[in-house]
Amino acid sequence: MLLLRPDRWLKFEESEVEMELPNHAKQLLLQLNQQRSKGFFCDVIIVVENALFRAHKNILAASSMYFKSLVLHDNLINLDTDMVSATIFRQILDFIYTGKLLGIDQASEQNFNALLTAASYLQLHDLAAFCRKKMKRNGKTFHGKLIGPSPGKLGRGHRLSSTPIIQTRYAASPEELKRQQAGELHRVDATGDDLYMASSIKGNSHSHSQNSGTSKSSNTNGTNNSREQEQMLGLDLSKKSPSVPPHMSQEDMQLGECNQGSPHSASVSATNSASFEDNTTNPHKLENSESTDRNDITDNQNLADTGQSKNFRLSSLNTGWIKQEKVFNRQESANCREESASVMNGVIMGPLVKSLERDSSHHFDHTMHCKEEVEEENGKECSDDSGHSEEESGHPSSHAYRPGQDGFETVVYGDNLYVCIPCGKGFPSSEQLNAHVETHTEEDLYIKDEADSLAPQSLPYPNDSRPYKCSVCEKSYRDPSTLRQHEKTHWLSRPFPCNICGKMFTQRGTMTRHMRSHLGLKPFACEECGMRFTRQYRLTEHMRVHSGEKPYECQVCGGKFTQQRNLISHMRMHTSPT
DNA sequence: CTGGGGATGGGGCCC
DNA sequence: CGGGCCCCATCCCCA
Repeated sequence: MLLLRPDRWLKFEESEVEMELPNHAKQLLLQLNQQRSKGFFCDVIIVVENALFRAHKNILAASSMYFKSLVLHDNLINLDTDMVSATIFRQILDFIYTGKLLGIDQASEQNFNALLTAASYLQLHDLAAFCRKKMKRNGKTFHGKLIGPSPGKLGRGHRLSSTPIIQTRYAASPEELKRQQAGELHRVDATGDDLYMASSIKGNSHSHSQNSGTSKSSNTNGTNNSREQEQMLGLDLSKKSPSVPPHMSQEDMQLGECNQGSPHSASVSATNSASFEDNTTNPHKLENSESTDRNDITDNQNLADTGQSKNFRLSSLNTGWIKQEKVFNRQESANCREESASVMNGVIMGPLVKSLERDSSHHFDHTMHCKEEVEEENGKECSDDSGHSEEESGHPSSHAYRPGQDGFETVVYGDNLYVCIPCGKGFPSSEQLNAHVETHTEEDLYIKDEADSLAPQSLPYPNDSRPYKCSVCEKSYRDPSTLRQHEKTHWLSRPFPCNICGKMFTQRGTMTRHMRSHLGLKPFACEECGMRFTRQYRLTEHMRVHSGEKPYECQVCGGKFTQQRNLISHMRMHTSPT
């Protein structure tokens, strides 16, 4: 619905009479709030505790300088849960969009305390003032934290890049953790529940979820919806754009960071004040133009929606695992312990594959494609929930583990399907295995630390530039921590799971990077074309497209390339007979 | 249709 | 923990 129809504009111009639509601001806000509730045009996700809220950057930026600085580059914002809870933030977001405080317990001192804390933190000065006033009127005192965003929280991001750092504080409940460890996370929720976002809280449907359709990655399309998704993002996924954008100076950024107590900009003030004063209810509903919106949303889903899609589906985890198995099958160079890791992974993840196959194959062609390939390669189908992973990895016995030539012994699982790779112990449940693995890891790390502390004296080759040699393979390293990092790739399975898709990683950094791709976080922007990348290095590579620089030259034919990897791929053409 | 090159995405790994 | 680089894979374009 158009709030201002063209014919009305015409009338205004013809008559040259100044007119003001009395309900214009209210209607606009109503429309925006309705769009928010449906997820339309939402371009930012705010993570608070275990809840995700979708919103519009413009609205947030107009509401507070703090939000303005946060949404500048990032599509995913994590708020400090010390300062604001999910419940409070829901009220605050409603307030921002409606100018009304809904569902607030007027008599609750705690509620106002929390609201005031959050409002101060988020630099919603009008709301903070209102809370203070209300508390004063009730004769209450403030017991919360009356500070803005702590410099420590913002400092790093600002210092390095002028982009606010994103705080992530995911604390899964013990039950959730238990379930996560037990692998229940990976079950596909066929009910289609959406993420716990503001809109879904309000009972609106997101069933019209749109995938970007442009991404090659199934990860970014795939989204799950199980409740367990609420506890994803256990890390700070934020990244920094390489430079301050032209429209935002360092001073601007500093302002966003430092003006906690200072008067904010006119626009912010106006928005807050206007909406706050205009708090009369408007019972009538706006006409719903869903069909239009649905069309629009396809074109208007922006970066946030490509990766931070409405429904995070877990199914891509299957892709990851299957892919890993596939890689394993293909790569002869994979060493024995990597193989064992695959076996273990397969055991744990096994039931999931079936579940996914049953529940969500239509969502993920790529997933199933990979699975089919694996099954084809293995020449047999999974027969049960426990044994197929061994089959996938080529082991003949469903419960036997036969790693290979590097000293590992055969382990018979028996009823203990969940096997610790480092020590070979079997456990009847994933919880027990996980509990064991954690202890095991710590123990081993402790031993390693001790060994490291002794290492310099006991090194056989003290003058070697890479004195720290891997006990499993021939690799050596300059420092013990790198060796330890490397050795983990041998004896540990992948301890860092992606909480979105379940894929496991050897290094936390890799997992964090991976999660960025899920969420569409591309902090590195090309100033020439605006294209964004998940990694700085990619941007550097990309910039050569604009500069025309081709630093990589083929020594055979003299061909020049912008990227080293393309030179390498080119060299294969020279070396391979095909 | 095919092969080569350009460009990009993702994971592993070392520093 | 981030940066950087390597590798593999893929898509797209073009000759």
